[in-house]
Order: sequence, then C-alpha cells, then structure tokens
Amino acid sequence: MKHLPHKTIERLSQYRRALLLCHAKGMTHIYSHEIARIQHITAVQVRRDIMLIGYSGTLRKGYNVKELIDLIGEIIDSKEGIHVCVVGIGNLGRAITNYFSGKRTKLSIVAVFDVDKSKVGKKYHGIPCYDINDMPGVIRDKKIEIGIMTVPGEDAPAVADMLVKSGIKGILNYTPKPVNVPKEVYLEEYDMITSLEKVAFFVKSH
Amino acid sequence: MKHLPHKTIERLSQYRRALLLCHAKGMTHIYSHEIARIQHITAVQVRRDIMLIGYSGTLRKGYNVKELIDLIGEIIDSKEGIHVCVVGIGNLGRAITNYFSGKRTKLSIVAVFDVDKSKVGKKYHGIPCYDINDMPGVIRDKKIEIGIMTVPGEDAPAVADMLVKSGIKGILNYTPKPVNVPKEVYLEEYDMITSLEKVAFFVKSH
DNA sequence: TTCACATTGTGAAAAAATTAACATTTTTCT
DNA sequence: AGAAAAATGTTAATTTTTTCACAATGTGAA
Repeated sequence: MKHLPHKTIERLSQYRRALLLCHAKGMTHIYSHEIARIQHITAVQVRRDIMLIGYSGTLRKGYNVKELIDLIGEIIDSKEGIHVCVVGIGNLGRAITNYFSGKRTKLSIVAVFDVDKSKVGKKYHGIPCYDINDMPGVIRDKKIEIGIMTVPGEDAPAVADMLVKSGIKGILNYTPKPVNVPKEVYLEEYDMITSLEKVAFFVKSH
Repeated sequence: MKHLPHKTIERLSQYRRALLLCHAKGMTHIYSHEIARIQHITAVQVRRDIMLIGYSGTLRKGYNVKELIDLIGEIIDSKEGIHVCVVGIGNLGRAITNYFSGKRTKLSIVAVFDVDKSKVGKKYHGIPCYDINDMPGVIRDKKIEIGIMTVPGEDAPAVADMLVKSGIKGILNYTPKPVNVPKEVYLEEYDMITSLEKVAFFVKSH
C-alpha cells in the first residue's frame, strides 16, 4: 500500500470505533451505507477508504466486522503499542486520561506531569503524576513517544520545548496557543474555541 | 462576498486569536508570513484568506492588526452575540467553561446542565448549573442557540435529542459517540481519540 | 432457471483546497 | 533619479478529496 490520504487515516480510526460497538452488539457484518450513516458521510467514501486499505467485503453481505477491525488495527496501530504522556493535569488533562483509562487500545497513557507540587506523587486514574522538571528522565525511562499538552496557553511554548528536548516524537497540543517544533516532531493542534466559532458562523449563516 | 471556504473560516478564527495577542503586545502591523509562521501554514494561504474577505494590507507594511481583527469579527461573529450552553459539567465541561470565562468574545456560555443533583444549583465559573430536565425551558428563556456536549458517550444520543427538541441550532459534540440530528441543526463532532490515533500513525510512519 | 435487486469496487469527473508564479507597488539605498 | 528589495494581490496550476456513474456479482424470489 502506498500512501493513505490524511483524511482516510482519521476516518479509519472512527470506523474502527463504530465497528467495535457493532461487534460488541454481536453484528458480524455491516454494509458501507450503515457505517456511512453513523459517521455522517457517504457510502462511496466508506467503500473507497476500505478499498484503499485493500480490504474486500463480501458482496450482498457487506464487510466482516471483526476482520475489518483487525485490519484497521494493523494499519493504524503500531505493533508494540505506543506510550503517551499528558502534560498538565487540570480539568482537560483529567478528562483525557479518563477517556483512555480502560480502553483496550495500543495507545496507553503511562505518565502525567504537572508543575503543582501538591499533585506530584499522586495518581490519576491509576497513572502516576511526576514533577514537570523530571520530564526528560521519565520520558526516556518509560519510552514515551507522544505528549499531549493540556497546560494553560501561556505555558505552551515552554512545555513544547521541554517535550522536544526530552526526545518526544509527536505532540498533540490542546492549548489555545500554537507552538513551534522541529519538523521531525509531528505536531497536531486543536483548538476548541475555533471549533465553537465555526459552529457559530454556520449557525448564523443558516 | 459570496462563499467563504470551510477551512478559511477555521483559519480566520485562528488568525484573529493570534492577532489579538499581537495587538496586546502593541504591534500595529503584521506581515502575512508572520501570521503564517504562527499557524504553521504558508504566507500565500494567509494572503489568499485575507483576500477572500476583501481586506487589503498596506504594501510593505503588511496588515493593520486592529483593522483585521475587527473585520474578521464582522465576518465570523454575529452582531448580537450568541448564547451557548454546556451539557455535562464533568472534567471536560469544566475545562471548556474555563477556557471561555473572561474571554471577550461574542460567544458566551450562559448555562450548564447536568444530571447530577448535587451539581444543580451550583455555579461553575460563574455560570449556573441547571437540571438537565429543565433544558427546554432554560434554552428558550435564555435564547441559547448552541449546545456543547461533554457527557459520557452512552448519553450522547439522548442529550442530542433533548437539545434538538429544545430548539438548539448548532451542536458541538465532544463525546466519542457520533449522534444524529435533523439537517437544519448544524453539527460538528470532534473526537480526541481519533486525533491521538492520527498522531500515533504519523509518528509510526516517520 | 431466470430475473430483479442490492451491494461492492473502481475509473473518471468534479469540487475543494493548496501552492506556484508573477505583476505590481512602495520603500530604501546608492 | 534609478535600481534593488520586500511585500501584497491574484490568476492559474496543481494536488487532494469527494462524488458520480456504472460494471460486476452474489442472492433470493418467481
């Protein structure tokens, strides 16, 4: 397989989650248009994405749920699993560790960091909280590859620098402030205010 | 102005936030490539977006920060301001109300809802928490147009229905579960797990 | 068996988004 | 004054993403 489009990767992750739910309900097969309805996209797009990863459904019965789940896993997961840390264990940081606790994913949050000494040493959903100054050591020892930033905006640049210096490979920045990282570090930024402003714009424009 | 591309809307919101910071620092003018660097995009794209909204910078000095902020406001804000509610005041709900408190935006969170009786009647960042069953009345009385969903995934469909029945115009769904709404309600869904899986994929693929 | 139907798989077209290319203009330097 | 430099504004080209259109095929009913 050559190059999966960016957007396809995102959708595969979403398909998988929908499929896991279907699997849990006992469904063995699913049609492209069923997946499509769940995700609010078109059936063609689902079929195309599935085509791109080289899977084939059985005609008239749709796709085998279990097989598709496993195949998507092979594509987007890495075999050994990836270790993740969360920097800043405020409300957002806690929400995220929450989301992940108990999920059977290949991604596991293995450390959280904070500046607040009263939080250091505690556990959050079973994950130990370290002093932010111990970051380089912890990231090295625990083989952490991805950092999720949930600190206040003003601390974002400094935290990004620390993560980079600690040898992180990918950053997911949830602070409202864009940060700069060297190009060998993969950066994804998401800003809730932008999303809300977008909804507001389209609500306004009918 | 005819039709602004979807993506342009998102970027305008981001430009504005960057510009507000620059304005606060006392900058009066800014170049397209400076904005571009902050947002990790190209200068051409910035210029193109600005062209689309019909603004012109002064050659050699760049764009007037204040004017651009105001113009973006005219485009994406609605004149009277829009009222927003947050449904589910767990960690994520609190993080979001946090983000918005004190922001001088046209979007204001005026109510939060929860099922937990012990939360009802309290205030969160100054915003009163109502019983989720009182939603229709509160949304009507307070003229709320947008709902942000931060409830557990399993409650998402029911909450979306309630919001729709209460006459909401836009929904921002932060639960991991996609919901269905009639097409006259604008729906935006965002899923943190997908984002993280995407980062993991690109980290894996160098 | 044969026909109608529902569904997949995919090349081709269309649409959307980004990038390139470059003319234009103002400022500054010589 | 004239040339060089640095920016904007915009058309055109390119790339990416989505959608269309339809052939192929298995299923079930008549």
